[in-house]
Amino acid sequence: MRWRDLPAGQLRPEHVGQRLALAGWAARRRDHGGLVFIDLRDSTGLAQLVVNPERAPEAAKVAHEVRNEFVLRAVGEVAARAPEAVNPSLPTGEVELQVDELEVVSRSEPLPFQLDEENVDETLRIRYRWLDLRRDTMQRNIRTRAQLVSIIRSEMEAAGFVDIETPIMAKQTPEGARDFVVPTRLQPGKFFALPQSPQTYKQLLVISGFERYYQIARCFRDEDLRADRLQELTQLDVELAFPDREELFALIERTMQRAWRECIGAEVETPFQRMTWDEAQLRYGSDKPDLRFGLEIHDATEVTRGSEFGVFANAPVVRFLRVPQELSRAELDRLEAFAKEWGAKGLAYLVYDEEGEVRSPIAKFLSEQELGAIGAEPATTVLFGADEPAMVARVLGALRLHLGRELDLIDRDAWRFLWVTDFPLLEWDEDEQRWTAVHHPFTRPTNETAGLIDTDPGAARAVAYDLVVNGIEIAGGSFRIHEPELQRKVFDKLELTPEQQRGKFGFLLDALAMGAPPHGGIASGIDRLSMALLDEPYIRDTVAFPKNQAGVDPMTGAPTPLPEEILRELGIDVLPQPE
RNA sequence: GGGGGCGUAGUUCAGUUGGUUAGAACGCCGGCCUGUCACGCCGGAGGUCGCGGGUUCGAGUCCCGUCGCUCCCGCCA
Repeated sequence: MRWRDLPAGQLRPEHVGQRLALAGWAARRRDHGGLVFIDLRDSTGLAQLVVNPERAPEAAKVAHEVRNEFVLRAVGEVAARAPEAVNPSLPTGEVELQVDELEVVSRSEPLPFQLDEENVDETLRIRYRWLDLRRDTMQRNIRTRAQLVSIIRSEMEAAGFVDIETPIMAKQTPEGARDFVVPTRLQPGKFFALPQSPQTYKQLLVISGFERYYQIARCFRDEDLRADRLQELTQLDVELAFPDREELFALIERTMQRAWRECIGAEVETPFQRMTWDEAQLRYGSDKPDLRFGLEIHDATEVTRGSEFGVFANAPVVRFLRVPQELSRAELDRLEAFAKEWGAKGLAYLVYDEEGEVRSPIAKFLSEQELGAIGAEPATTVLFGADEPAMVARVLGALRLHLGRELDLIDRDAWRFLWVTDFPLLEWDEDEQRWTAVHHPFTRPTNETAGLIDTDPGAARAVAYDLVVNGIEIAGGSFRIHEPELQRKVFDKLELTPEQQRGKFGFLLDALAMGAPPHGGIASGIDRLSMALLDEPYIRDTVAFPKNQAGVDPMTGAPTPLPEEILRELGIDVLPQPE
């Protein structure tokens, strides 16, 4: 007899009258009136076994020992249920297996948590991940993720992209996130770094003549985790020679459209909406706006220029949100505290009641002209940000998202894709007192603004773009610099000395100097893309074996200390750890 | 590095202004039940209330410290 004649969940009415074997996990056992009913589960569904002692006394004896999560194999005849016994709302359907032989293939201890329990402590779930993964939602997540990757591969290959692997043991990244490092016995005292992305390798591959490269690559960043952030992530990595932005966007749009259709049955329209980074900052206070609700930011800088309210008169910009509700004093206090957490000095407001009467500590300072320009309607609240543009965008952007959720303004059924384009090339780092790359140091400035790198670095724009869906960044990329001189100029601006440039990126500068075609690409985090696709709030639930928020694996206990002799062989001395 | 929340049975949770022997549901163990499917009924086992200290006649409850988990800020080119 074969191990499995039919998966448990595949039992169908057309099997009635057949004698066959089912295999799966016992999901539930119920004893009733001398009969034993067992729900047998596999990844495709549930089947019901009925064991009758009169028909199969040996099987009945076995059945009485069965508990949840035993692995069973049952042989018997498939019978239709009596019509009056069929309840269409029940999971086990219209047919059942009348068991003749029952075999316990594998026994189960009582489980540390129940599979149908919601909100189980995540440490427990990860520690016993093999159980957690049996749950329907996790099966769905992991299987949908696999389907997503399969669609991505098929679209990439249809478009002529070649899958090429790049090293996991690589060179330390000079900028960006902290690296995970790997020591090596053959070179004591020296370390590889795990790649934060295959960025330089993919550029080299295109320069090598693989004009269309892609990879589903593992990337590593030794930074703090979040609900939507992993240290070890998987990304679709794409690069091509002589890139055409329209073609690249269309490729990604096609792939997303297919993924949404085939994975979750959602139709999304292409081409996706586009918006420049500047516009996104101005209207939504974010570089990844959630367009499922309005609540846009408006500007009042000009009209408040000569305001009697000093905060407005002196602020570099004044912008505001029009909240479609008359907020209470207590709510406003909470919002002010929220705004301060995000860096605001305060939160000026105007509250208009049902009659349109204004209630506000600052209203008396504002002229008719100012109030008119703000243009509030009855039963609304206007919240102001007055500060440097970046701070105003940050605070009002955060408030917008916060209020969108609190006031339930978000259209939960919508999928709002958006390309954000024309990112700044450089930004000023206050802590380090120098310019840093917004995307990465190889990003190409736009032809129109390349000249500004010297004169007004903050105004230079990059040929860089992000794809956002419902406020989640799911892809990002850029065109790269293919001229050694321009690359050196950007490195100079980032205050890398010529020696550092040679030491860190000599190979790239050399490659650029030996006939590099124009090139560019995009990368998309598969984990976060899965999260968006599945509407799953926790990125760890899109990964089979994740680590917890402290970067620890509760299942294996990793990371662990190394024995002294191994450290010695590697030439590593570990500092005493604080208790 | 900083802030918020949580920590009570195997699991999910309740536990009042500090007051007898800390409860429920599910799970687990035993028994009953002739068609059950969140089965039902009867019985049972199961607790260092995260840990340490303090206040008090008395602490799951109040205070201090600490550990763990989680969410957020910083950080994440």
